[in-house]
Amino acid sequence: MKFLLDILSEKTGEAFVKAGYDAECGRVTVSNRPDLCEYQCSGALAGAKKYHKAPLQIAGDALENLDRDIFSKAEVCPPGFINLDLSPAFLASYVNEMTESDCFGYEKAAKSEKVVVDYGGANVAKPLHVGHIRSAVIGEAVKRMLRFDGHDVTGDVHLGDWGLQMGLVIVGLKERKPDLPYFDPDYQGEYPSEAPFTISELEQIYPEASARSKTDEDFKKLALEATNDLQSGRRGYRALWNHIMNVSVADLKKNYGSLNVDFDLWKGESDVNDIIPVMVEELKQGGYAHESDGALVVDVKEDTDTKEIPPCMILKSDGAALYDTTDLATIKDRMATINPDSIIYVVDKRQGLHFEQVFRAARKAHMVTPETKLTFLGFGTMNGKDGKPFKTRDGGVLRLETLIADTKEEMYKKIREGRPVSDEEARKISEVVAVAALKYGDLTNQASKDYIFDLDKFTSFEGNTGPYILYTIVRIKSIMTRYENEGGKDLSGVKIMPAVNESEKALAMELARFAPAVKGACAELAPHRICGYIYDLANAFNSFYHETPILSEDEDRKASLVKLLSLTRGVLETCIDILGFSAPDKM
RNA sequence: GUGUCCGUAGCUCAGCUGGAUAGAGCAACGGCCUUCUAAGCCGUGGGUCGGGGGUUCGAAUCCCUUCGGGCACGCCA
Repeated sequence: MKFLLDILSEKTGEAFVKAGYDAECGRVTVSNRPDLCEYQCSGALAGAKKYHKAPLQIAGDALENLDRDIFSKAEVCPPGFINLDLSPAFLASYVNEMTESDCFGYEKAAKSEKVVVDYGGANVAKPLHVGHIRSAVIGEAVKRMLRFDGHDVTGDVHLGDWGLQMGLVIVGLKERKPDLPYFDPDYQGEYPSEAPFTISELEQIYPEASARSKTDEDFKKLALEATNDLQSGRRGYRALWNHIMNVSVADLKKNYGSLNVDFDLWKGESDVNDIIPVMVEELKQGGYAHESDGALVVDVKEDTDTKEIPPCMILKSDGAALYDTTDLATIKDRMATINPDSIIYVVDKRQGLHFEQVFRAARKAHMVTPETKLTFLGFGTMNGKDGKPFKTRDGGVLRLETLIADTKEEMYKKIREGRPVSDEEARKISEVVAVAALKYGDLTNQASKDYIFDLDKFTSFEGNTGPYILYTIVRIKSIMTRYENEGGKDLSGVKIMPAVNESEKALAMELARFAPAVKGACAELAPHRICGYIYDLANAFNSFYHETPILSEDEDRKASLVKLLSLTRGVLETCIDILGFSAPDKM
């Protein structure tokens, strides 16, 4: 389906053309003066200079030529606006078409692209903390948005599973359980299939070992050695690494799962270990990489730069790889295995320069095609009420698991206070609502900006919050259930009738904004635009709801209104699904 | 120092491919439940859009400048 605004713009554009002006003058937007009109066209003002005529005159000329069949009002307003109201019948036909179309009339992208979304950024053997929430939540929304737009999207968690942290865990474990066969270089037998540790042990071992490595040089040396042994294939360490991966990934899946976040690929840095030597050789052979201060680097400066861009470092002076290397090798790997048209990195915005370097190096070395899009979608920090990065009361790093649990607890409390529900039901509802509260609270902010996390605000049922959106959906569900229980007629053949009052019309107008809102969000990779849209839609519904006793209307109108509700519900549920959360049946 | 992002109501944020009187929410105050979930709706008060210049018929929006803040700037990731 065409966007409603495009249909209107075409109509007015034709009028401008008939009057001898450019069709572009006919562009219609939603009115910013709802007291005056529903839609406006300010093209006559823009055209005044070009045509050396008074805007009022131009607008008048256009108006004389306007086909008014879809407008209930069209008038010129000084200094040269054309104010438009839509005919309720036309608007009704538009929303009816939405109900009959796939995806409510949303047209998928003309060309379906292969897209990789790199998000999550979890490290193996380390628990997820608040710093991981934005990547997970925004990345998941971006993935779903682009899928909805018709693209072939792969979400990759890109684990940090190959660095010094792994050596630290190995050495740490050896201290605790030195007799395990993994540490015996002469051991020839099969290793146990059970991991010799639990996730909680793992989560103790890593921070202990990490802290110790900072003060104990010998210990750090052992860890570096272990890392090296692991990477060069020592049998026992590889077996141990597999255990660490299995235990850790299972736990990560659980935690991401509780946020309704899931990945198609659980690849990581380790997966490119083997192609790094090849890549380094190619970079040298191709003349892209050269030595600088003992390190191997690729220059990525460009003449147009207004700032100094340091080179992309491929190998440290001790010969070891670093994060430029693995990210570059990952691009190579993705081109070989997936061959995407586009790779989107949902990463902390502080890594912007790093990715700029990597992207430039990849292009320079022809590791991607000139058409391959490499996009850095940097997000800001989640701060506490003091405006500083979110910390626990005693200044520590807050685990994501704890944050989620706290949010559920707060949600549970509010649900118990608000309604007489059983303990069990309140628990169940709070699970669902808490995820929405957390995710909507994050997504409603522009990704690139820092935002302040306020548990009380996010879990509130009032204002622009997840719970408010869910409450709106639940209200609609409740009416629809009642309609069915009262023997309301089947909706499949029912048409939405033209709106009879302002709030009903306003709701239909908001529904018509669905496609452009989602399309705009996709184009800008901006989930917050979908949040903004559903908040407007929820408001429009609640106003309408307030003044329309839906189930008390006569049979035909009742059916028509319930059909309108059904569309509203469908659009809201589709949008929250794109954002990555869902609504309960009751709350 | 260089680069980059940000500065909009008491607070948290929209709006930024230029359009009419700059919008929400929270907080404050005042209304509305014998009828579909009042976790709602309606209303009131609250702004030199950091400051200054410029472009334009028109600037929160574009350009320049200045102040304030965040962040990043070669061997951690």
